[in-house]
Amino acid sequence: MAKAPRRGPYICGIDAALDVVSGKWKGLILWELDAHRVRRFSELRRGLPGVSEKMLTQHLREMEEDGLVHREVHAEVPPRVEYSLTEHGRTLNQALGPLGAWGVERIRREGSEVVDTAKTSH
Amino acid sequence: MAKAPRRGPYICGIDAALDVVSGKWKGLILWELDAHRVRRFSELRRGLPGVSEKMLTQHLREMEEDGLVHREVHAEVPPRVEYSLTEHGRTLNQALGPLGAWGVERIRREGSEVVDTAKTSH
DNA sequence: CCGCATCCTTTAGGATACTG
DNA sequence: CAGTATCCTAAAGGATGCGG
Repeated sequence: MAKAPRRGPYICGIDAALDVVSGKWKGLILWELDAHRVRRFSELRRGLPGVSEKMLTQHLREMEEDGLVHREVHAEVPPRVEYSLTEHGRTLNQALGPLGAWGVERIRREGSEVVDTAKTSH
Repeated sequence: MAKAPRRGPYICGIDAALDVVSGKWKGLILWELDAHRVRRFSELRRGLPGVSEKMLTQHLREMEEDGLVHREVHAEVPPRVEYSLTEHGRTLNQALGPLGAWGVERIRREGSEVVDTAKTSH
């Protein structure tokens, strides 16, 4: 399988941080894992309406490689795989707090549509 | 000219904020304009080593449309165009602070290469 | 000086089918 | 259940040339 396009040399911290979070569902994955502490693959899938299996797997693999997510495989039948945040994943999520608040303000300002109104805190 | 792929309905604040910042040079543009208050097109170009004219123009137009950047054209010969941050642009930059700090830590952790070592504060 | 237009390559993301 | 593998489209980004 082709490797992730690889994280290049960075111009600044924002650059390095954005590289790790950009990806259509990564912010949500971070949020889901932060809220529930531990989540299985299928639970994450249900929590991210519209995500494809391929993208979910791909994002999780990249986030694991970036040291944000811990992946634990339980050798059972049927298989059970649990995902959780590492310490770096948690601190990243904290660092995203102000940005999320700014985004909420932006949505409010221009009355953009929001898909999932159940998640009001971010 | 084709319009920007348009900012869709958002899932959360992070989503809405990332939509506005993702773009290879937008973080840097924000930083440059915040540091210098006002910058001409050619000055920005020099401040972003490697950017193409096309991308710089495109990013600036999108950021203008997103209400982050103010564009002021002076009717002179040769022409002079000055860019600066709007209030929203400044608050966004503030919200990016913690993320930038996290990114700096990440770079330090894994000893990634950094292109421009002159800009140490972000 | 500050662009816009055009063409091209690369990457992200989605659809679908199959497997241990 | 938790994935792979393959194919495909679309969006981002880059190179180059022209113009007020």
